[in-house]
Amino acid sequence: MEQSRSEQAHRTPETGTDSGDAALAQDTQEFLKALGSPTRQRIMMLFAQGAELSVGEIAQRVGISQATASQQLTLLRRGRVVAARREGKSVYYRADRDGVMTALADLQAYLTTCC
Amino acid sequence: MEQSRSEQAHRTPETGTDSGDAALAQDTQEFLKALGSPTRQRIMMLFAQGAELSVGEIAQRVGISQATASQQLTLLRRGRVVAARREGKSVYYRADRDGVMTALADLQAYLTTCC
DNA sequence: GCATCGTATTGTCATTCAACGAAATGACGA
DNA sequence: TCGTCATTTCGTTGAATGACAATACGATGC
Repeated sequence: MEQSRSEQAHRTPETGTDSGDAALAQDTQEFLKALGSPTRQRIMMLFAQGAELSVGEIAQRVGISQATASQQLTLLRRGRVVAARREGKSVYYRADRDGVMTALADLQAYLTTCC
Repeated sequence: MEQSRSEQAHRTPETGTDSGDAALAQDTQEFLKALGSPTRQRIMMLFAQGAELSVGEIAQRVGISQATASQQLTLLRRGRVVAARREGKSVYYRADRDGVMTALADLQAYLTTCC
């Protein structure tokens, strides 16, 4: 499930090699995209108070196919909004508090810059 | 330019008539969508330190057509990320500090709920 | 009124995205 | 090893999005 992929590109600071334009970090862009979809927002609401759910459970509760759920969860993972843990055959997803808080801080920094 | 439209639907609380699912407010969804686009992010960067620009200037600096700029600015306005002011024939856009800060607070509240 | 300039809207096209079913991968137990 | 179950990946389809040119709107000046 290439967890390493999201780990590898861990942190790109706002102030890159760019010509001082201070573009939004790639990670934060993914974060915005991740949350910018009604379906994914509905998924997120399942994770209230630290709940952990398998892909199948998520698919069922949200009312989408397992395949679609898996895809959307991949996007949420890319946005560092959820984290995954494998236990036996199942993969359990949960909210990634740290990732969310980091992304939120990045976003705030960006908005403070441009506003 | 239907400024009234964005004024009308002003504030939808997280806790709507929904069955306790606490969905993300419509306004905050628009906010996320507004910022979730590279082009619109590039536009936003033009408004650093309170700069005010006309549609034509924005189009030129970002390198898009005037029509596209107008469209994207409409989306940014919907997300309450920018505000517009008419002066003569020109419409000057600027960052909407208050709108941004409100949206950010809403987002944070949502994320605190679901995470 | 009429022409002009800047902006907004409309129509169209290409690209992207969300969703599905079907097939491939991975993990576990017999 | 083989079969089964959960997840992921693949291929496709319809809807949404981003871009443009062309046109319409609105304000100003003659």
